[in-house]
Formats: sequence, structure tokens, C-alpha cells
Amino acid sequence: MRPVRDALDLLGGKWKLPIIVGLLHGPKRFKHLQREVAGITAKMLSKELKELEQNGLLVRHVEAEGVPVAVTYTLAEYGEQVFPVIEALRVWGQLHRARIMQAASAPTEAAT
Amino acid sequence: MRPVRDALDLLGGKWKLPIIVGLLHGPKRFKHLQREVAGITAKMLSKELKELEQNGLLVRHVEAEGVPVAVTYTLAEYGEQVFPVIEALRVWGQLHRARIMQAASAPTEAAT
DNA sequence: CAGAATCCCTTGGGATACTG
DNA sequence: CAGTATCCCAAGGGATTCTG
Repeated sequence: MRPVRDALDLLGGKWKLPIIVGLLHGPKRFKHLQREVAGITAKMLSKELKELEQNGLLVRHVEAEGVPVAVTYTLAEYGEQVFPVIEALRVWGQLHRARIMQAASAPTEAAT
Repeated sequence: MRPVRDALDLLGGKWKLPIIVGLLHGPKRFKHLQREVAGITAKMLSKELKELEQNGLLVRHVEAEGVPVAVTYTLAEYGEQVFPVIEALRVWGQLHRARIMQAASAPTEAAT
């Protein structure tokens, strides 16, 4: 149980996992990432990225110092390791969706 | 991504997963479960159990109507399916612990 | 025992405006 | 573009007390 709590401490909350998902397919810029993670505000994204970076899950890289500065975020190896967690969630989430659909289309006993 | 969000909606938060872990090894009474899930208050446990039951993850069963009434909570098959998620979290959590330990005992480059 | 009720504080997080 | 700063509300969650 303890390891599970540890993981939950680092990956818990509304945004951590979705952000990691957004970075699974390669580095992304701040703005791009914000578009990827539907609904997140700049404030939250900034805050969460900071935490994920501090825990070594991802790496922040300043690409260009120009006036419109360019920064990219890349998943660290350590961050990529959470992939199985995401996969497990995805599988269960699909199971859930199927379950809901079925319940809606087959009110065999309950309703009436 | 959508399925992941769905799963997060049902399993997210501080207590849902720990409660499910507590029920993995068989049915438990309210009080027993509260002891199992370190730190949870009766209020939270009650609230979370209600939500988990409504989503079909577990089943509430009144064993005895006596004065000291007895109620047990059992993981439904649907709830057992989240086991892979918990396992993935546990594995990652252990990886994390190992990483922290190593960082603390081997300040090779960084420190000094 | 199993939980509901009340009170209250803390945190998450959205909106908007501003800066390097 | 990549954030930061401020304001502010709603939800999360703890402590305590009460009841069937």
C-alpha cells in the first residue's frame, strides 16, 4: 500500500497524468501542451509543470532566448515509466464506457 | 486520452484507490476498513463508499440488523478490474522509492 | 457499530490582466 | 511565446457531536 500512496502523491490531482499523456509522443512547447491538455489554464499548467520537473518526471529546456522565447518540455525516462499506469487507466476507462453504454441500451430489468 | 479522463473521474481523489486496495483481499466492515485506510475520517469514508457504490465498484451489504448493526463492503467484479491500475501504481511507487534512496546515498556529481 | 450532521479551515483551480 | 500576479469561489477534507 505504501508505494501506491507514494505514487498517488506524485501523480495525483486533476492534471498530472493528462499532462504526462500529452508529452508521451515527444517534446512540446507550453502553448502546444496547453492546447493538448483540454481545459487547463496557464496558471495550472505552469504550476504542475514545475512540480513534475522538481520530481524529475520531465525536463524543461529553453530552446531560444529570442523575444518570443521558446521553451520545450520533455518527458524524462523516469516520467516515461508511468506509461503502464496510463495504459491501465485507459483500459479500465474503456471498460467503463462500454459498461455505461450497455446499461443505457439494455434496461432489461430495472426500468419500466 | 478520453478513457483516461473517465477513469480519473471515477478513481481520482485522495481516497478512492486506497479504499479499493483495502477491499482487494475480501469484504470488510466499515470500522475495519477505516483502520485499513490510514488517516481517513468516517465522514470521508462514508462519502467515498457511497460514490463507489453508485458507480458499481463495490456492493454494500447489511449483514445483521441488530442494535450494533453490521454492514460489509465487497468489491464488485467491476471494482476488481482496477487491480492492474493499482499494480502499475505500486510498481512505479517502488521505482520512485528506490530512486529517492539512491539519490540520497549517492551524491556522486551534484553535491559536495 | 455504522453513519449523518454541523462547523470551519485549507486547497484546487478558474478568470483576468500584466510582464520579460 | 511563456509565463506571473491577483482575486475569488467551490470543493475537499478534518474534528467533533449526535443518532438509529
